[in-house]
Amino acid sequence: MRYSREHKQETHDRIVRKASVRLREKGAHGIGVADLMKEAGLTHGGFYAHFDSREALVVEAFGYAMDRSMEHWRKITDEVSPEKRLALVAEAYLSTFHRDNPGHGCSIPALGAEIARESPKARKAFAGKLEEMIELLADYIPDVPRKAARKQAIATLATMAGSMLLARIAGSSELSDEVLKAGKDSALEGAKREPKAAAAKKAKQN
Amino acid sequence: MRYSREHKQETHDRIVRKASVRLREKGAHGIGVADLMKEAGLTHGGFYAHFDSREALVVEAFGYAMDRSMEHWRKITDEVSPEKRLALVAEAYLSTFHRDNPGHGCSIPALGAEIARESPKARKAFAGKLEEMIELLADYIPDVPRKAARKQAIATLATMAGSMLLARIAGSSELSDEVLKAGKDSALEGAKREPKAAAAKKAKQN
DNA sequence: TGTACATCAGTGAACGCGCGTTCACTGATGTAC
DNA sequence: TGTACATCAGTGAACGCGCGTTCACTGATGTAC
Repeated sequence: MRYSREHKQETHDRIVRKASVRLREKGAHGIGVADLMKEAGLTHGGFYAHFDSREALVVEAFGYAMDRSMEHWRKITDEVSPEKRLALVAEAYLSTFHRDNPGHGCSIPALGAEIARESPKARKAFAGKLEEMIELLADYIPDVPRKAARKQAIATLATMAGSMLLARIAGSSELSDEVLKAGKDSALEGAKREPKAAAAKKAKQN
Repeated sequence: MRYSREHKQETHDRIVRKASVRLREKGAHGIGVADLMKEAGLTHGGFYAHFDSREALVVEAFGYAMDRSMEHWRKITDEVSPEKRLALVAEAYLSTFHRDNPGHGCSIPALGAEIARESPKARKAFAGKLEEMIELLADYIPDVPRKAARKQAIATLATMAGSMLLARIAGSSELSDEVLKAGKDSALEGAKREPKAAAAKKAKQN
């Protein structure tokens, strides 16, 4: 059964899309090739017509998930004023919805540790997506020199990813809610603090 | 070969100790029972004289590793003034040494995500250790109401764990160093900020 | 336009392999007499 | 103190199982004439 020109690409994308959800839910090693193919409505034998190896799919699925996160952030911040964007992302990130739906959430708390242990080639691909994400968050910190914006973006991302990790370890308990709240407030305070510090510095220079 | 009374406990502890290192290095599913026993100088057959299942060892090894982290923190903060303790822990945590030696470092960035996906029973054991760690860090935030101290402790732990996660994804690159620095400064600023805010609040009330 | 052939995405059986777990056995040492 | 027996931590072969990967095959559709 030979298919039309776009068919293979569509199938390929569907596998990546479904895999990116299940991998975030179950971990980078928590689900097998056969089950991933079943998710896409296929049998396991066809897998290698689309990917060189299981790891190649994991890399692609991770990249896809990171792209979806960034797209989501762009979408929710699209129509708000620049100085409110970072706070809005932090609010959305540190929600119970995100905690309880890792399959559709950020890959960093879900897959970061396993990813850091993959092959150097794979890890570099991951690091590239991380860099993109930092740059995007830095764009949400206006009126600050780029280097300081990057620094604040990194700190915010670290606080968000770390809080989500802790919240998921805590389950859906009182502690978990406490963690989300603490992380949110910390990220928001950090976001507020940086511009002020820069402004103070500027005032001093003039 | 029957052994003396303490021998079994010693062997048990040695397995846990060695496993806690290798599991942090390779991930909760990254090394098998046979290899873990070999680390302890034994063959795999004897494993079930010590543990009900592989998962039981993972739980014990995680708890052991968390205890070692806390012991380490107590040790390095033992002789410094209370208000410097949190900063000292953050400095040690966000070092390149810690980044490059996950086997002897904090379990949260190394195993947190996999742990959050284990059985509810196991996850609760992990959450208990997390709670202990938060309490310990809160002890390092003096002159602040307990609730605020806990909040700051959680935020600091989240920033530390998140930064370590990002730094390891980034490998040992320029980005990785930038992440460690940003995380360190953010954790230290957070530690400084909270007492001031509390002081301002107090002043207002009086 | 109609026909013969080539293509290749997808199927499902099979592969070797490593895993967690079980089990019959060993033999040094503790215990009972 | 010496002897016979019981214990049980540790051994290593074996178990069933699921994994990633390979492969011969299928058959609908694109392409060449």
